[in-house]
Amino acid sequence: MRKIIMPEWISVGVLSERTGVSVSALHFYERKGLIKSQRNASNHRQYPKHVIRIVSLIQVAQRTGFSLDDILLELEGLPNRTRVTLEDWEALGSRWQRELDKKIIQLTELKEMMADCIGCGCLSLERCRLLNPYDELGEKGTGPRLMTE
Amino acid sequence: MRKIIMPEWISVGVLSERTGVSVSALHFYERKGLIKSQRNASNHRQYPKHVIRIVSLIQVAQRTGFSLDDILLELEGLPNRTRVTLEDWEALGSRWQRELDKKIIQLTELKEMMADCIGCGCLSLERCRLLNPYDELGEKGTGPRLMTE
DNA sequence: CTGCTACCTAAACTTAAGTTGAGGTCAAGT
DNA sequence: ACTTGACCTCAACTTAAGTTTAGGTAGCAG
Repeated sequence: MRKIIMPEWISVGVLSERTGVSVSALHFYERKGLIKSQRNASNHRQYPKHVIRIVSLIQVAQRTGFSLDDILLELEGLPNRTRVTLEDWEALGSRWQRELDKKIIQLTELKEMMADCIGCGCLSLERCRLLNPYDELGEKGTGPRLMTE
Repeated sequence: MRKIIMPEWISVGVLSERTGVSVSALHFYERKGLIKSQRNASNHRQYPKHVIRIVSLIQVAQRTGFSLDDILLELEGLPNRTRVTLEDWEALGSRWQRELDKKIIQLTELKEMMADCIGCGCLSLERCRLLNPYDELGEKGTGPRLMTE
């Protein structure tokens, strides 16, 4: 099988168009070390085309809730930064899915707790398990009271 | 039925203990207009006890994903700011649950898209519906290619 | 009187993820 | 020759939700 020589270079403007990420954000990613470029004779950034992929991974990871610092660590963990393989993608994908699962579970629990609390009718917001997780039940014994003014 | 005279005043330290919210954050909430206090002879803040409830509502709303500005609007929308009634609580609760539902749906969709994309095996990150939502398929016709170097 | 604790104010600092602005280069089009 | 458009750098600004710091007061305990 013949090797396909990849690096076809694109400008920052094209990278921006292709990914929907602003030029200033791309500069920012580069300062952070998330992506890398070469310069042409006019000192313009030239990105190998696969950087589109990396920027896209960054977008998805952000939507999943990772910070750019987290993402930098993930990317640094890739065996070969310059080539994102199917295996890399699968590994990242399942890690991110686990994160998503966690978030979904958290939100679902929060919603259930909210339903309980709304449903209980006691208006005991001070004792509801949804609220005051830190409140050591400061005033044991007085209990919730109905507020009539 | 006799009226129970509520306003039993608590200090900012007690409010902090009872809610788990730092004193500096409570000052900050007050500057934002989320909570209000009176001062005693020593210029110390005195909060009516029901402010515990309001701070607790703020916590839940934040966990639900609302910003303090959003929350301020919600609280300003309450018919009587100084008394959070069962009706208020139910109304806020169901509004917040709808927000939670939206978030849960979004995350679930993201997860499904991720599964599709991982599963498809084509490594066509540039065309995957998960990625490049803005990419107008810049280079129609060339299609995904396997990267062998 | 001294010290301690809880409180007060105002202003500056923090982090994240960029955006905005000023001033400058370079190549192409008219 | 001039202008336009895409790019460059560096520094300052933005927002959110607070935290930190510095300096000051008030009341109580010993």
